[in-house]
Amino acid sequence: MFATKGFSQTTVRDIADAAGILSGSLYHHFRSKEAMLTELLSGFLDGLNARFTEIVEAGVDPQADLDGLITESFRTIHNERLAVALYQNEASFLATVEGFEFVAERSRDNEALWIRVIEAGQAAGVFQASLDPALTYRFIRDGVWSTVSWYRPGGRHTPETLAEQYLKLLHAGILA
Amino acid sequence: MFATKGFSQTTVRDIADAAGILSGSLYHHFRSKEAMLTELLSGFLDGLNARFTEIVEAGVDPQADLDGLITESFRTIHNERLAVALYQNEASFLATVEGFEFVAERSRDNEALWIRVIEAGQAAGVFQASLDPALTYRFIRDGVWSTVSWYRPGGRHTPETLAEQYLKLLHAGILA
Amino acid sequence: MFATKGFSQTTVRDIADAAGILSGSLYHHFRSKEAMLTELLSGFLDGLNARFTEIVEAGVDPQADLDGLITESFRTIHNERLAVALYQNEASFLATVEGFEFVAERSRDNEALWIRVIEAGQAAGVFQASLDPALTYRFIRDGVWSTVSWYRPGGRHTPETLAEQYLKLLHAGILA
Amino acid sequence: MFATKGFSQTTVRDIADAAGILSGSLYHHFRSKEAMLTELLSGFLDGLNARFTEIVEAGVDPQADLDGLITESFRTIHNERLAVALYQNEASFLATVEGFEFVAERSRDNEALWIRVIEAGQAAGVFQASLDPALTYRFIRDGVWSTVSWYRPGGRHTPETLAEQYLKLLHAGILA
DNA sequence: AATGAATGAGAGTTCATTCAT
DNA sequence: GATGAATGAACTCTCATTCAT
Repeated sequence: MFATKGFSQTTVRDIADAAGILSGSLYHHFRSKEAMLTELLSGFLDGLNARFTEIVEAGVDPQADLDGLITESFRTIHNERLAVALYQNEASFLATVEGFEFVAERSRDNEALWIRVIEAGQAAGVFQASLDPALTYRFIRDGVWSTVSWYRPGGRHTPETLAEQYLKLLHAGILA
Repeated sequence: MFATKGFSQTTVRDIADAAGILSGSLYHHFRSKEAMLTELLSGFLDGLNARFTEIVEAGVDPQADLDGLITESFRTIHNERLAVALYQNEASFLATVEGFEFVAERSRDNEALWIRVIEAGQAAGVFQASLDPALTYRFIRDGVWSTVSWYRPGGRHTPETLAEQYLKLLHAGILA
Repeated sequence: MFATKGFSQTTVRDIADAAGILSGSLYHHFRSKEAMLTELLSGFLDGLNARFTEIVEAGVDPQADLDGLITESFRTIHNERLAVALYQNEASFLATVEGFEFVAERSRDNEALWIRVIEAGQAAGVFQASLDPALTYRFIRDGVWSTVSWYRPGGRHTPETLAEQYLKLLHAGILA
Repeated sequence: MFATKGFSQTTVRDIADAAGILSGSLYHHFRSKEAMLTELLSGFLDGLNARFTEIVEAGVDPQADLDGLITESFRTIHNERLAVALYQNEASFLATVEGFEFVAERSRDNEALWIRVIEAGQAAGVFQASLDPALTYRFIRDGVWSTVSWYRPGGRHTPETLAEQYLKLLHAGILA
């Protein structure tokens, strides 16, 4: 519900109704509405960071690593669509909220990891040296992760077709 | 304020305080909080669509058109940053809200316009034929417009450097 | 906890936490929160009335009786400080609560007992006849029992020094 | 209502009902329930301190000053009975509450003022030198101010008869 | 004797909106 | 064009209490 309607548009009563209990009863399980958000986000971010780290640590060459990160991103959009949407929608709002520092921290970790891969590729001569690594990371990140706003499982695309199309565009560019 | 804090996180009192009047007095100028949003968004979308249409109508060849649309997008992010951020943040929420159908309509118009340009490029043999036009449009759109979430005027980048870097990546791809 | 934080400011959970069990488990030992209060207060009031009665029944002359009642009051403040504080804080609130009629009854018993001593002293010519007995009782009672709000065992005073100072003031007055 | 039922036992809805408006409307006049308490208490304490200070500054001799302070206290109990009761009931609870430091401060000011008068009387030889001034102050204060818990205007006593009886007891003591 | 999940009522507070002045 | 008082609904959260286990 947080992903669909937004955190602050979702009421505790909405959640309790969906759970089939009274709103007060939720407080037996969570200390606050924010605590529910924390549990959702930290679980998601922990898993994502672990998978990203594993890809890079087991990596062979920068291009395979970057392709792996991108493919894993599309898979995550498929497997944890609502968590991704939640993160996309609320991350900027949470940046300033006390108790949610871990969100910005995890984002910074991710950014550093991706940029290292891009720089390694440039150093190895496999990625164009004239591209700004930080900028390139952001263009890729946004192009990939924004997919969550329109992707629907069971629709025209699968994580694999998305990754294939995106990588084709990214690798060789749009020009014939 | 809608762009910065979000529409529903911004109270009518916040706006009135910033305007130096009392909240009730705002209703002399706007029929509702939503009417303020409508005015902001429709002005922004009208201007944007007009500029996009002009680019394509005055267009020479598909590549120049696409580059023009992208460059104009970065300029708009610079010139109307808050309106763009507002649109990015609230568009999906507004899709279902009565009275805001015009937002989705304008978005569809834009999408059709961009996709026509891409398809024209493929037909002319200048864009890769194996790319899905709709998918390519979304990857580009998201990569470009998400810039608004981190771009700050006066920072390391200008609309021109952003466009130059993005077009370099888009034209030739990341591979050396 | 009732004495320190007040009855209605103390939650059943507070009490259960302090007891190292869960709040629901308290209801195995007490039928309600009020039942805990009853147990505390009735035990305290029973003991106090018994000691007061004993003093007066074993009494020799009115002055010794009054001094004895006052000294016993200071001792009770020392020995059962929290119970006294609880009684002082909650008595007026409880006056109207169903099931707590015993509190007002015990207070009335006490009042009658003290006033009898004062009137006996006036009849015997040992206490000033021009003093209103009921009023004098209340002035004494409040001066003595309010001590509980600031008295701390182990501090500058003992029940004995308090009684000595108070009796000096009461016996001869403030004027030199 | 705060005086009668206690601050935390009084609900915002109780107050609004008594005022003939809805509970939310109260927040147009007060920022919070605590703000109502602040307004009541600070007004009361400011006035009381001003009157006490005036009595001592205009004073001739210590006995007249002390009598004046006591008489003024009984008058205040008569004139501002509910404010006095509120202060008596809530002062100790408020001692620890953020934003209510002014209550403890005013109390300390009062205490210092009364004790100075008592010490001046002892120095002048008009008050018994063997009495502990701080202790004597507290016995008097509690005897006098606790009156509020049972005094009812229009009843058997007036502020003047109360003061007369109390001063008779205080001046010469209970012994004949 | 204790757990832990749930209840249901009610708490303080927020806020878009209305409207007589 | 603005005020300021009020509305009414909804919000998050608290808490004494119940009860099957």
